Amino acid sequence: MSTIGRPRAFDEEAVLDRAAEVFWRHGYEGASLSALTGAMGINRPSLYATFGSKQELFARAFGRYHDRQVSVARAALDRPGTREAIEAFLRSSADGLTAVDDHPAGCLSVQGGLACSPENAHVSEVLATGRADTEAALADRLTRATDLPSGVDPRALARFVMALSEGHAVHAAAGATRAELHASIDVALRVLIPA
Amino acid sequence: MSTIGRPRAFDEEAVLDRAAEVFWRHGYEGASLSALTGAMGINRPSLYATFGSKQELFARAFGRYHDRQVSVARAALDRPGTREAIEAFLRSSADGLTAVDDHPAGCLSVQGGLACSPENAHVSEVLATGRADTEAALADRLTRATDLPSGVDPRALARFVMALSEGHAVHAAAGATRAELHASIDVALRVLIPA
DNA sequence: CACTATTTGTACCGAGCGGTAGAGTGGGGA
DNA sequence: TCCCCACTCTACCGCTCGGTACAAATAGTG
Repeated sequence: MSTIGRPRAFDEEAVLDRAAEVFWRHGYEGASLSALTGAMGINRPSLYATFGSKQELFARAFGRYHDRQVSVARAALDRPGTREAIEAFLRSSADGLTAVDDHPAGCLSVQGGLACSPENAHVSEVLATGRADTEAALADRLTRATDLPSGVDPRALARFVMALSEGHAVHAAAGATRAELHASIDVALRVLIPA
Repeated sequence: MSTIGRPRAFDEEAVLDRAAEVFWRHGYEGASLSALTGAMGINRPSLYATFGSKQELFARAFGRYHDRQVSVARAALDRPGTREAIEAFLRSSADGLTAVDDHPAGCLSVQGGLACSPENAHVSEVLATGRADTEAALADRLTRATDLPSGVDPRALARFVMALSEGHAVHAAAGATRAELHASIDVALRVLIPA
């Protein structure tokens, strides 16, 4: 693993996070290469030599984003009580949706590109796979639960929780505040699976 | 209102619906003028003479889509019981999210362009305003309700219902079936505002 | 010190974008 | 009948897109 030749002047994972932020803010098709290279602090040939193409860059950047999101979800779902696990999942997700100084509002998995031109359809699929992945983790947790009210289909419950969270992502993209999202969660929890 | 000169060879509202379908399927930025004119069956100069610009075309097409959506929502919200009104709202929305032969899956208000390049930011705003409009109608209905459980904030409940519906739109865009969406609604209703 | 391997920077490519000019077309009005 | 005028159509505009060729720069290796 010796480093022969001129060394790279940037950190690969750091620039991926910068790229993710641009995709997050403008969507895949709205993120131009100029905007990307500008934010990443590198120029096009470096980008292409390292990542191959815009789509591959997106896949890598989204991969990092998604891994972080899944690990947050897993931490929430590790709670012993199912109701508490769902609440933690929803609240930690909502917190991640609020814009802070170092990332935009909303969720890259949703606003990255729900609908794309035909030649970028793969991007929508990557995002959908990521969301399905998170929902599967949730469904897995709920399927193993022993404290669900009888008659509740754990897969349907997972879909419900995931849909609510994705809806919050849509709201957050439009500027909803953290307090507003948590109030919506309050409503859901107040009556959902009463403890 | 005399018609002097060569008459138009297309119906303005009909081609707006065709345009809406393209925006719906590919998003604002993914919908090229070639795809639009192809689907609308007219050519560029006709499009520009009639609608002015791509953004104005989008605004007009979305306006029609949104009016229909609001009228469906209003019909649901006219039910006397609040729980029934919410259920009808969610179920009729879900039905509109399922792809049928004459329109794509999902919701134009969501997949039209949650995130856009800076020069198209107006599109995201138009969509967000449309969604906020629907939520306001819902909140209005709930604020007037006399049969809500005590302590439930009607605005938060409206946001919750709207978020769930938008989450279903995200699921539908990824191919969720009508049955899956309705199962999620079953979960929500089973425990929400018990009658 | 060359020599080699790799990255960087500039400057560019063809293609497709949104948008338009201008000639041709066809139906109402006098 | 013949003009008028809005509409249609082909062909094109400048621009930006995603992507790349090529030379200068910078490190390890002998």
